[in-house]
Amino acid sequence: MIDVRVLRDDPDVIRAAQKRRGESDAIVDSLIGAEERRRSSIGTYEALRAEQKQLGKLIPRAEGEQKQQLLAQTKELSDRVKAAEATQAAAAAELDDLLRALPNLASPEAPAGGEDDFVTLEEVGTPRDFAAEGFQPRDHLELGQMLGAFDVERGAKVSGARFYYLTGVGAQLEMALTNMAMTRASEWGFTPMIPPALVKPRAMEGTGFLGQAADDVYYLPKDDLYLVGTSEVPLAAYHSDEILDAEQMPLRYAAFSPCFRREAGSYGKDTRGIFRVHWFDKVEMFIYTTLEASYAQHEQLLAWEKQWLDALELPYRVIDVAAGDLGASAIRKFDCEAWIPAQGKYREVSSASNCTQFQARRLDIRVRGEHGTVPAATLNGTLVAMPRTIIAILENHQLANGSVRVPAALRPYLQDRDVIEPLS
RNA sequence: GGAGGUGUCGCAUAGUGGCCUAGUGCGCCCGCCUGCUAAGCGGGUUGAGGAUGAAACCUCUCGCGGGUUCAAAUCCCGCCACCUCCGCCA
Repeated sequence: MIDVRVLRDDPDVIRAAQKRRGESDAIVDSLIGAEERRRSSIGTYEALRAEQKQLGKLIPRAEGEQKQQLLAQTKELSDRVKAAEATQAAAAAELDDLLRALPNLASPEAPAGGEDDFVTLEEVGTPRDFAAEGFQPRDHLELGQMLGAFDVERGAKVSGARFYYLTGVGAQLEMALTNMAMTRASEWGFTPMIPPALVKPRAMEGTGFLGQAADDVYYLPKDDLYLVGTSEVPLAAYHSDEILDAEQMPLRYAAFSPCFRREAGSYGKDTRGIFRVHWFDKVEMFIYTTLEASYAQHEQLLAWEKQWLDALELPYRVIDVAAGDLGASAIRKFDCEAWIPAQGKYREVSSASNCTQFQARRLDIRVRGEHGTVPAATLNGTLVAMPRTIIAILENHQLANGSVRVPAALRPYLQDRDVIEPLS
């Protein structure tokens, strides 16, 4: 949710941001109209209500005929107050609905356009030349089967397409990555968290996932609860309805949680292996700070993500995601894409978003500082999403015989093994 | 799942239809007093919105949402959270 004052003071900023996203700016005029109706209806209601309160004070002191007259007068006024209040509430709700439908204002620095209009900021590391090494790289599914790292057939048997079991060394890899990520994160000043993966509508709506992304979200109607697609949701809602102390900023949390995604509309896309799945585990970083500090925190978040991929010795590139592909909450987003040898391309493994005050306004999270109490800024970034990271490790560090070299930084978390071997 | 209880300002409490414009104590902030500290004295101390050049000012906020009434912290209904007990359960 954006600041209503921008509507009055500088609506062209909103129009420009909508255009960068490739979306219609017609909503801006609706917003302006709704905002005016809200203000005028508040004025009407409050004037009537003040009159009602004044008269009400006279009643207990009045006697006889005068009292009867006052009662008749206030009774009539009471109906008008009720009507004015209803009008005012409806106008406020209309404005709120429109405001919540509007995505965050895409940063002028975010490239304009859609999914393909990203800008590559840098490429780190060099993809291996398997031809020069004299063998054809296997893809992650083949490697996973040789190593006994996961089982997609039985995943489909038990839960359906896009489900899997992590098995043997695959399960161990997830635990190792989790422990390594949590260790790193706490060294960086993040509080480790294990949050609930089922949340109320407020949390899901407040983080901006019930807009265009709603089709991708699992919902349990019997309990009116949502399965989170990322622990960004319970972490953002963690401090909802709270006023935080500016001195304590930034607050940093790193959460391990399962993530559930319906993947609606992705039929036939990435169907092989465990690249695109309905459930996976992830360690997510989340930061509460002030708007002013958020830009630097965003860079810092990206720096940590890069440090993580460096530690895993994976080649990757960083892209500046285009405005149309930001999602509702972010003004700017950097994705890290690891090189996937069998696909011959870079694929997203992590993402860092600055949501500025968008989520905090919806969830009513404020920061009290020297210059008053203002909405907090929130940022989120992936530290490690399990299946894709496991894919990247297996494919990039594979050896000719199907073994996989364990990157040095991960070895302490994997029984000091330097290589994982095929089953037989 | 069943039965009962509780929910008021940062904390603790008072308040059972109209002088509640929510009192008091503690904590916190400012000032006075004071070798220093404490005590004492005086003042301030929820949040949101509207109005204004800025104020004064006005409205809302007693877990949340409805209702009754001229008038609701107070009465009624629904929901939520917490506590106690029973059942079930990892």
